Amino acid sequence: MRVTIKDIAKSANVSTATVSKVVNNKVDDISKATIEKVNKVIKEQNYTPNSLARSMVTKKTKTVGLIIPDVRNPFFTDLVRGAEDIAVDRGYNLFFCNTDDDLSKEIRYINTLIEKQVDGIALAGSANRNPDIEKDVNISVPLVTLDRNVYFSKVKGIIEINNFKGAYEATTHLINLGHKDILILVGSQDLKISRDRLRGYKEALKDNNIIINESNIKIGTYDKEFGKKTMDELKCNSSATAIFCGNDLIAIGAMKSLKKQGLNVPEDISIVGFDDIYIASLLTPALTTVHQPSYEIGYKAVELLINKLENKNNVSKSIVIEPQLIVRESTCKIKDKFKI
Amino acid sequence: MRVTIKDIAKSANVSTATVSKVVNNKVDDISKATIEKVNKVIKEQNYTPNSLARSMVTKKTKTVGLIIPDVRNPFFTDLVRGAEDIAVDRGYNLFFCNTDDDLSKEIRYINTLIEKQVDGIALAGSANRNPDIEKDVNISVPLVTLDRNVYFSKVKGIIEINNFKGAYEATTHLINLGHKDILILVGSQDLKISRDRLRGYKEALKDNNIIINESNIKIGTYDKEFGKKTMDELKCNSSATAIFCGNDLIAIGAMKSLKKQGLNVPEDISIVGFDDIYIASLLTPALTTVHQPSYEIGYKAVELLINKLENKNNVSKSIVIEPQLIVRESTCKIKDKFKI
DNA sequence: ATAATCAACTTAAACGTTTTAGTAGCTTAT
DNA sequence: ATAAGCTACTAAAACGTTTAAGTTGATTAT
Repeated sequence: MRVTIKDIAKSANVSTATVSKVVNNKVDDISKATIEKVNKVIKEQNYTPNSLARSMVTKKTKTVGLIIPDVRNPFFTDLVRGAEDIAVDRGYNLFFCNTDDDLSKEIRYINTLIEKQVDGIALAGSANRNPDIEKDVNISVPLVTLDRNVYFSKVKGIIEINNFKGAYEATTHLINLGHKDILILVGSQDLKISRDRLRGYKEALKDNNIIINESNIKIGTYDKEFGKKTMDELKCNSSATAIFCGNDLIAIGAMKSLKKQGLNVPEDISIVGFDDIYIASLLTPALTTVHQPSYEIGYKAVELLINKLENKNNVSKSIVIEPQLIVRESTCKIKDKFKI
Repeated sequence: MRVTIKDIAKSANVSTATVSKVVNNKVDDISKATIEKVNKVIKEQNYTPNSLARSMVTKKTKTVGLIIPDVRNPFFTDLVRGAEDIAVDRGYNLFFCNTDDDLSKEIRYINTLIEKQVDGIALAGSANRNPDIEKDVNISVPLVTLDRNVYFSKVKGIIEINNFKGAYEATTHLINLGHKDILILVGSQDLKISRDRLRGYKEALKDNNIIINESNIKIGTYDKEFGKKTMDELKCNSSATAIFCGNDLIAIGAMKSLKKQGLNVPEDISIVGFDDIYIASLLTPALTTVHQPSYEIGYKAVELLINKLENKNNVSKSIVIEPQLIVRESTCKIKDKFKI
């Protein structure tokens, strides 16, 4: 049997109320002698409070859920660290959930979190959304979304980066290097980030009077498998001289395929990624990419959530973070023979 | 106000006991009509059980804690996925904690987990252990360790890989390629994995009649910074023709430094890593390394833990997994000019 | 006709806390 | 001498479940 507050009360010859006050440092009311006596017994008997029982009465668990689609993507693990750091800082714990980009898993997790009475949820949604199903999910706690949008009705805050701008700058960078025939490999259009990145790409082309070639647009998943598979299939069937990838993992997959095909990056084909995960700078060639402050995104999202929970005034509803193009070695001027 | 079992009971004109039985499918006792009636009200009012209250009486939370030292290391994120998969499969949830290799954070997490009444803990300890402090930590739930050892007294099970063998084979591979002057960059000797890897290295040298050069042994941390810093400092001061790295991140850092120094891997210097994280095969050159089944390690550890919790008989106390050397491009025969 | 069995419930205690309102006994003010 | 005001406590309800034990009314057995 675990030792409870009653055991302590009995041993110390006080009431449970007194013990509770000592444990929670609400001791205006308690004499020094009693505090010491109680603390001594607590130590002797190795008492640890049962936070379930506490939460039952306080109606707070000091716990928030964090749901992300892919732990294996360094973008999200950095985000997790940011989220964790601010949570601990503010006296909260994180219930961490990984959905593997599966909406049904996401919904199952949300329900579990709510049953476990988390105070709030920070959610980076899985890739394939379904408004019909999502509308049915009853979210009874404050929710902030980060990175990825959802259709749940109870959203209290949104952290996102300016994906349009990131994609526009990445594409413009390629255009400035002389590229006109540019592939884009981007994720599910259920996601606003994907739509924004595609829009940025299109807008950049348009602003430079380049006609958009619909067959240059490839929609898939945000993993290296998509990048590899797409480039494997394309082979000689594309005249593209550059690729804009929806994230770095896609870029890594594409590079792997190109290498196997004997094509050199960037001499034969330029590649830009998105995210700037730490591997990006370690690759050969080092990847040109759009930097996102992933740690900060996680940090700010959970900070916003906790502020909402604690009713801090002046809490903004939405935060937009600006991305930044990092030029490395995977992009270069188009070769003469390709010039039109 | 959240809707509770009492609300449902009242609306359905039954007792809370009946509702509870319906919710938990213990319906031998309940008529079909009642079941339907109750379920209808539950749906109408969007009732979700409060698992805190449930856990109060059942004394089970169906939750286990998983503590790892470094989310950014793909080895551990894969491990997390394995742990998560089996946990969900068995009807458990994972409380995920990242210690950033900080023992005090680890201990804080353990205490929080216990306060939150997790049923058990799976722990990959942080790198720097301290028996004096650890002995004082009162762990009142079953604990299994994975990958890394700890001094806590309550350990119920251990999952580890045969680190000695992995290191022995990696070193032997280098020796077979003609290398005699081999650096080792390995983690804190507080960890059994580090001691075993160093032992494997030494034993391999000994078995091949190569004298151990103590200045070739570098002890540090399991991250790329250690690899980079060590090789930066060493520069021309080492005659080594090969490096055995305690893990892949160290190897990545070392490769980065060598590249900056203008040294080619493997022509000028061969490198072997440990873990076989997914980046290993993406690097140029692709990294020769010792494969660990990280997903499986996480999976087996949590499986063992849950089996302990549920008192399955025939539960083994300890599982040892065999590693496997994967030869890629970062190692090659020693150049003639180096031959002694 | 009565006892025994059974189906379908209900009652109420228990889990381990927190917290509001109350109280006992002292000290001080008038 | 009494009221008022402190100080340092305690009593007990409440949080939302589960579950062992009990109850009721109908059916069956003797």
